[in-house]
Amino acid sequence: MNVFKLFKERVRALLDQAAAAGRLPAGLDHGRVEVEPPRDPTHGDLACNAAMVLAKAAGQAPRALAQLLIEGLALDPAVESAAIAGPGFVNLRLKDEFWRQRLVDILAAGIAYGDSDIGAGQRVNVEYVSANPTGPMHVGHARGAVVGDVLAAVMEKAGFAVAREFYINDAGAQVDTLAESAYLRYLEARGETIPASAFEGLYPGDYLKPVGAELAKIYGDEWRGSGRETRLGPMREHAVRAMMGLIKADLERLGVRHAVFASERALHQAGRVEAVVKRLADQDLVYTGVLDPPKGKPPEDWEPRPQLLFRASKFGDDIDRPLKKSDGAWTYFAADMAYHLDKLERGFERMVDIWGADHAGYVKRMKAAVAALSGGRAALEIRLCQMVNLFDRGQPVKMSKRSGSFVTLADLIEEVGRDVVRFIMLTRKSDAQLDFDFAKAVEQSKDNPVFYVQYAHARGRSVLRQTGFDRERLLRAPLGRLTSAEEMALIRLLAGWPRLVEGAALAQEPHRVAFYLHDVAGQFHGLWNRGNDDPAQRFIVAGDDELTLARGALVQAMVDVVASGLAVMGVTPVEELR
RNA sequence: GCGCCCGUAGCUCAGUUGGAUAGAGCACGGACCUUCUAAGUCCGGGGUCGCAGGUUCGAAUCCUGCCGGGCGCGCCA
Repeated sequence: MNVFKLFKERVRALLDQAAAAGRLPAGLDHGRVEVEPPRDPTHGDLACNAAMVLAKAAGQAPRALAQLLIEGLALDPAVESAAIAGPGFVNLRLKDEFWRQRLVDILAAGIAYGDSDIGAGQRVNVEYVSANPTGPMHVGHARGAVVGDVLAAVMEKAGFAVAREFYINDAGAQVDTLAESAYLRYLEARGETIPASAFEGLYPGDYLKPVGAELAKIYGDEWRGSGRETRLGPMREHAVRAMMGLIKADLERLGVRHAVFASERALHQAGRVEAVVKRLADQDLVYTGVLDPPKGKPPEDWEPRPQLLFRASKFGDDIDRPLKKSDGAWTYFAADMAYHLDKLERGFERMVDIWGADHAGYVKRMKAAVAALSGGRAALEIRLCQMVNLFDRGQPVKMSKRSGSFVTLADLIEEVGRDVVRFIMLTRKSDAQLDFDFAKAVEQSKDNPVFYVQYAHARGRSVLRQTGFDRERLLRAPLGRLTSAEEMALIRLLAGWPRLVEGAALAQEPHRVAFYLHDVAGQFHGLWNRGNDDPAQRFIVAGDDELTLARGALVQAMVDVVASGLAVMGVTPVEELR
């Protein structure tokens, strides 16, 4: 149960009653009415802005309207007190008993606590990772993978029907370069000596050596001395399949699973790119024209050239965008339009793409394309992930793609573990740069958020193991024994989990889950520390089984909420710390 | 030159889609402590939310213009 939503409904019901009784004009728009936790907890548990938002339309002073509301709210059995404050806030304090009952909700639901139906089963397509199949995944890919995966999970928890997709960029010049690189490794496997200089402009990484060996095993000398055009197809096919194998293994290591892997090449082969361009042409959204040169940049090799363009500027983009390259091949953009049309045709009217920040320049044109292709019905959201900067004990880790010395995702997971990688990737909002320090990420200290949250879970589990309470018994705990301000604060925080899930899903901000769990852990550790000073405040109180049982219920609820949040993040909750 | 993102305490960052007196951790200053699971704990100082206008009951949040940083800018994906 989302407590805040519950009271928003109650406020709306009161407004409707008042309207029916003639005390308010009929048909007031309740759209901006909100019930939120007040920033300052001394103001109460809930704050409602209805009186201020509706004052003008209702033709009444905010405080008069607020008075009307608190008269009704005061009759609510869950309400301890209702008061007008400031410019017309309605502040509610709920009875402790009401809050304690939320522990029963949590214990009954367990890890499913926080599940919501706010998504109403709406189908959402989340496309993420979508790395070029030219090598193993590196650290930069990991952030998009985790952000996409956890966004998908939190939206599922909020009641959306989520499809997780990976778009394979297996067409274009880069996979041709891959094919030629694999060919050299093939020659090498047949005994030829290939100088390092031969890899100029190609992919020099060792990871293609097994592909060369495999090709040699299958084909023997068949392709030696062949022309580029004849060998390109088979080389490419093998190399791409092998690279997708590497990428899928990396995703598996990271615990990321996509339901659909969509191939760009398959779209080309099925004529889907021509089809999408024709569809736009039929709407008079395609023409042949000449773009202005980019301003401010010395246009050395720039020459005016007529090309096939999409009228992106009609849909909010700055300029129209090319669909064909000078060699007559379709641009990446044209194929990506075909892909997004494919998603639309599969019934997705809500789509999210997770991209690296270096693709920011493509956001407007892709949104323009979706607007054009869907007639404005479908929504495409694009979340950009900023760079990850690697550090080791505060020193930057140098990465160079050219020398092949970049840190792979597999290396990173080997070093710190999957759970740490996933958690740390969510310790910043995705559009801010993230510093990832190897050493700090595995440190057992308060400064390490992964440890801090896991430690709260482990401490909670330790208490529960010692007491041996099972869930049935905890559900019948005498919760009235929970009375301290700190215990009540933890309960309120835990009861905020459903609201957090909904907010993170709607705002598409998975990092909020990590920050929330950090707050819960902090509140719990604070409670624990009080027990260090005062044995009467420990969770296990010798000689008072009822109190121990009640506190056990609180601990179990904390454990459930943390486990629920970690499940969304794809991080394993630990029973104990080594 | 244009577009996008960012600018919040000395540092690293949150800020619940516009709420009340802007928060946390680190660092700093002071006091305490030796453990039900092992990160020590508690208290304190610290701010023109880049700058200037605007919108309204109310702005860190929305709009406009500047300043500063990052990324991108036809024939890469």
